Formats: sequence, C-alpha cells, structure tokens
Amino acid sequence: MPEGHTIHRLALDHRERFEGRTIRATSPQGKFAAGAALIDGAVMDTAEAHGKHLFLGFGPDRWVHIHLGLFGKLGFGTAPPPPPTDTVRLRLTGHGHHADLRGPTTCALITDAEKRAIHDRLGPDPLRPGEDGDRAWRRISRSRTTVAALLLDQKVIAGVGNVYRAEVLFRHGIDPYLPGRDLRRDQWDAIWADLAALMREGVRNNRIDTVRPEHTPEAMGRPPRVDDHGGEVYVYRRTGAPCLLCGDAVRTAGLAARNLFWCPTCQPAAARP
DNA sequence: TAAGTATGTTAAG
DNA sequence: TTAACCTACTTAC
Repeated sequence: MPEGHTIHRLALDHRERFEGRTIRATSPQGKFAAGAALIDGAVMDTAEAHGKHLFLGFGPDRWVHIHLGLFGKLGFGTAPPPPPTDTVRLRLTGHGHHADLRGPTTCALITDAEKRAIHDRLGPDPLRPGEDGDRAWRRISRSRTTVAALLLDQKVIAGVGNVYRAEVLFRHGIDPYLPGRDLRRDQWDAIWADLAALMREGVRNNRIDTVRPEHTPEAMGRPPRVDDHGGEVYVYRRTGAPCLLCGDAVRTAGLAARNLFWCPTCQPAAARP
C-alpha cells in the first residue's frame, strides 16, 4: 500500500521505536546479508522519507535505502521476535521492537553522496516541511504531457501514487488528459495544497481517505459503502459504479501502464484555453 | 494448482 | 511500449 504517506508514516514508526537505539540486523532471506552484517550493532540515528523512498540512518555516511515498490511491506512487532519467515529481506531488532521488510524493490546500503543524488532526482514532496509546489509548476506548465501522467512522475512531484492521482483530479474536477501546460496556476496551487492536506491525513490514519464529509453515502442519503482497499474514495477502483456526486458511471483506462479512474461528467474534457 | 491482480520503478527494444 | 522484478492475496478451474 505504498504511496508517499505510507513511507512518511514508516519513517515516523522507525523513529518512535528505534531512534538512538542499538539495532541488531539480519537478512533471513539472504539478499541483504552483507548489508545487514554492516549495520548489525549500530545505532539508528534517524529515519527520513522523500516521496516513496525511505532512509534509515546508521552513523556517519551510512544509510539503508528502502523502496517498497508495488509489493513491498514493512511490519512491526515486539522483541524478542518470532522466527522469521523465509521472505524477510531485513529484520531489525532493538529496544523491545522488531521490524520485518519483505519484497522491496530496493534495500541497499548507501553513502551520504548517494542519498543526495536520490533527493536531487526527486521532485518536491508535499509532506516534506519547507517544500512548495513552484518547482513542480515550472515543469507542469511547460509540458504537453497529460496532468495524469505528470502527477505520477516522481521527478515532477514526489510521493503521489495511483490513488492520490485519481482522487485529487476528481476533487478538483480536472480532466486527467488535460496537458500540463493547459492547467491554470490557481488549479495547480489548489491541487498542491490539497495533496499536502490529504497526505498528512493519510500519514495520521495510515490509509487514504478523500471523500469530503458532505459527500459520504450516509450524508447523501445512500447506503453505506466499503472500499476494499481500506479507505473512502470517489473514483479509485470504482469502475462502472455510480459517481458519488453525479451518479454517472466511473470510467477506467490504461495510461502509461497504470489504471486511470475518473468521472467523465465531473471531470469533463475542457475546451483548450 | 494456476492465473490474475495490486497504492511502483527501471531497463531494454 | 514491453518485460522484468519482488510478495501476497483473491479468483478460476
């Protein structure tokens, strides 16, 4: 379930459990055995997120860089931990807690310089303090690429995934196929501010909810509804179901190898400015 | 048991 | 544009 809010939450979870503590590290699955041996017995100084990248700090010039990809998961428990299953890439144990990492795209030991290079190739993250959307706007406003594709481009904006993309475009009534350069500045400012608020709530609740209170099925006098991915949303994975606002059927289409969801009535193709 | 799917990214063609 | 990678869950046969 990893969009940016998940990774920021995981950084927080690591700091709460392990910051300033001596950590034991193993790689039961074996693919990170050498790296685990190098941090075994070290103190975790900090944990930090940028977009969907997680960085665990272990002393000078040493970071564990984790990217969960599509399937990766991080789970916490108490220590002493139960015997690990054979898919655990990295197990950290310390101070009464353990963390198990499975199925990541990336789990590697990196230096400060390598970490900096990752930050440099990522766009601004709505969840990182002090960042603003101007850098993203500069790219979007010059691009012929659709706004739906731009929102998933981590070089443009870091941390947005397929759910937040679909939902934020719906909340602002924007046609996903609108070229970036046809988006208005006020629309982008509203999207950026909305993403920051939605994703902050996502960190807090550890799930994605995007439906405004006045639009919940209950508030609209309809039967309650449960989304099977564990959050309340307008259009994500609701193909063919009635739009919560207008009742029109939610549509889906493939765009750059991902599923795109939108309401053709609430997000009409605008006349080109 | 096999196939399909998933909130992601990179590299090859 | 496609395939490849990693895991776990659901659905089909």
